[in-house]
Amino acid sequence: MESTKEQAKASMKRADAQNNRTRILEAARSVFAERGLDLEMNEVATQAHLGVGTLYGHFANREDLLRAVVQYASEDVLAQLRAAVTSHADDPRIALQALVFAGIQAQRRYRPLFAVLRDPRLAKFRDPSYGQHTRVQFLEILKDLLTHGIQAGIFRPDLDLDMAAVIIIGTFSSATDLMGACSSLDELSQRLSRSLLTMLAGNSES
Amino acid sequence: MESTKEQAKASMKRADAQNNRTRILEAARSVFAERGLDLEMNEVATQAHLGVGTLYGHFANREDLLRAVVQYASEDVLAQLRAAVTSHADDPRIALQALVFAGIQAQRRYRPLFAVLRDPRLAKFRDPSYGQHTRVQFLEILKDLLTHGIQAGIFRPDLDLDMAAVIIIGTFSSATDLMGACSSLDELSQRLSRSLLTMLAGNSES
Amino acid sequence: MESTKEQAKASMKRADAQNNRTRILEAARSVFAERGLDLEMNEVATQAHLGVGTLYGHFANREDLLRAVVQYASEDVLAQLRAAVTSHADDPRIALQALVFAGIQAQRRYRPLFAVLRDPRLAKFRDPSYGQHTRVQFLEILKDLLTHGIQAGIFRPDLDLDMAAVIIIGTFSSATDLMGACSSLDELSQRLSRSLLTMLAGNSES
Amino acid sequence: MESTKEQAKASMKRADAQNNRTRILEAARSVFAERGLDLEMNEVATQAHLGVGTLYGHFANREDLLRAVVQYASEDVLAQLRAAVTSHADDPRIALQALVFAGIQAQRRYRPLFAVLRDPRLAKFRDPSYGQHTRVQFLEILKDLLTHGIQAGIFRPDLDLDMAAVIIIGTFSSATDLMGACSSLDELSQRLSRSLLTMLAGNSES
DNA sequence: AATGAATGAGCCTTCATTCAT
DNA sequence: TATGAATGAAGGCTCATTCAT
Repeated sequence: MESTKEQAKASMKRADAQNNRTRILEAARSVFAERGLDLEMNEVATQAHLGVGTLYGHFANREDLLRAVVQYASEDVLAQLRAAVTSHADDPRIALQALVFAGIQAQRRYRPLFAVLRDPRLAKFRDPSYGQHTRVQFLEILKDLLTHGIQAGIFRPDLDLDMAAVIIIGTFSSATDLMGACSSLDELSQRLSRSLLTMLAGNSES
Repeated sequence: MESTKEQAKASMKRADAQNNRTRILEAARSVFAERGLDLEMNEVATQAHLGVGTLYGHFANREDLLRAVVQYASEDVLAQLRAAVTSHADDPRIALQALVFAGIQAQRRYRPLFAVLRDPRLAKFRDPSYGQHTRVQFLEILKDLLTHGIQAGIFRPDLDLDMAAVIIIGTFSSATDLMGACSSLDELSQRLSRSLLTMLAGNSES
Repeated sequence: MESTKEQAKASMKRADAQNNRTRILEAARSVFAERGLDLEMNEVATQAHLGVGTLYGHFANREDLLRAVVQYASEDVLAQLRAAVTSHADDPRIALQALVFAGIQAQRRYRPLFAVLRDPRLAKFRDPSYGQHTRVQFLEILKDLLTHGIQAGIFRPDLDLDMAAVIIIGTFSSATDLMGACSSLDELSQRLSRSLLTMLAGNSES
Repeated sequence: MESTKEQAKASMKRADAQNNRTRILEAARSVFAERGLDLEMNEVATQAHLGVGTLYGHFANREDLLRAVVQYASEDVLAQLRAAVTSHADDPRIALQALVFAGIQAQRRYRPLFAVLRDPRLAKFRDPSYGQHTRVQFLEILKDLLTHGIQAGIFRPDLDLDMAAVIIIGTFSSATDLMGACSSLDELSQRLSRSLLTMLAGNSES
């Protein structure tokens, strides 16, 4: 009996702790979204409705938390991009549209995150292998889509897969940065995916 | 005579001051390149071989200096891109190659600057109109090139100019970020411009 | 139980915080006494045996702390003057003596404070209404004493209460400034109150 | 001829220098009047329409300038008080009125100066003997007036001269501080001198 | 594990002073 | 002697981190 109670308590604590960890990450993401690398521990603590000290129970220091947030967000973005592609696996054209939409959406949601992925100060926050790993995963998603499209005879077969992937991904940021103010998310991703499709299809009379 | 002397004195002083201003901006750019928005006034002063106080004689405060560096760099990049295009004005294909090369080069030189152009903390550093203005100028360079290429029958005529420009510009960052580690500047810009040309030309057998 | 414990904890913390606040004010008063408006936060922190940061937990900034010290001291002086008067409420002559003594003593204890009450830099440190309020309170103490003395037939009835009060109060500073070096506190306040009594009594043969 | 020219030039320079010294002191007094001990060298230089460097040709450092301003102002005040008394030497009553008026006027003109005469930070600015000397001179003016008044049978003969002088002088500050907001200079000095006369005269029916 | 007041290193900024012209 | 740009020591304030509860 006693042990059961304690077990329950312990598991509750663990659950609480897990819960708190998530709360911290969510709060951190939210703060990060508007302050970027200027994220302050106190602000995160406040948004998480926790004491500052608690943060240090879950993350050794500010750098660790930032690392975690970056990873947290990267994985979320990767998941969303994958979901966009796989939910229309049958038609590469629609899959591309969905991907572009998801990409621009992610860009808006996590703008400072992407801004920061290149920030020199972040170098110290990420072990390079992780950064590399994430980049590869981004490329893989695109390259898979392109391969399918080529096999389906929809995309031109002479594409340099890596470069094409790079071109598409780069589009997410630049579209947001350069046109973000002019168009709605929908309109922008429409125009963009149409242009990309045209260019990837190759033949002008297609 | 008197006035001439004073004029000379004054102009020397002005020259000195101008010189110092430039030294500060150069130092600031250098520091900015490795610290981004974390740029420290003391570090800039040291690199410029000047006292901190001198910085404050030329820029009211840290924010002002950052603003100036961002503008300084933006203008430099714009100038380099324009130079790349205009120096091969006769052949849009070569002009595009030169542009891509210049773009990626600028990306490397100013990486943190571009990273930071999206940083939410930068909002307060730039009056939005200036940011908008810069963006438009970037687009104009690209759209001019594309227009010429279309008129020359080299690029497909059904391009959405804005989107094509966005796509090309986005490429500079993403190529650097995603492939920067793998290839040399030359190789990378070669592959990239070839892919872009293929996609912009449209017809696979062209 | 739980709540009791927490209550205790909370109240202890509150007590600690209150305690620190008082320590800071005491230290600040001490520093203020020798540096006046040049008070340095680090010096206050050191004297209070606290870190600088702690000061900023209790006072938003240097100005706030100065404001608080000025108020703290004003209230202390007012309290001492009131105590001097009320502890001899039956005999206005002795009350006046006590008041003069307390006034000169306060002047010595807080000399820079009074010096500084007129400092133009203080303008920004005090909301003017508070300054006015304090002044009125000083006058009230004196006017009460004078009124009683007149009713008791000890002071001449033709006094302009406001002016008499002004005269007496002005005495505290000028006595300290002009004679402070020559006489002891006791001697000085003796001579001064005797002179004041003579002049307030009016009739030379009293 | 040559030498005459040079002599003229030299004397012009000397005159200029003298002139500049005065300009600096005037500017310093003006700045001092609104900034008190926070007086900034640059501000004084600007008001004097001179370069900062020039200030250092006339005063070794900030302290020296402050000392000079304090002395400059003290002497001005002493001169005005003396003038007030001597211009009505025949009637001590009117002389007192004039003195009170001059005193309050000086108080307004130099408020921060008087505030600062007690400032602990000023201790280091004045060799104590000079301060003492100034104080004695203030007292002398008053004591002379009182002596004459007593001899003329206008003031009560049982006055403690020092204390009476202290009382009158103290009045200048306190009247300005406590009543300054309520009354005009004229009205205030009227009420005040009437009260002082009454009290100094001693006999209520006088 | 959670808390949040306390801590102090570190950064921005000011301003008296110097010195080359 | 006049100038004012350059200098850097000094001080206000922030914020990551600790630790007693």
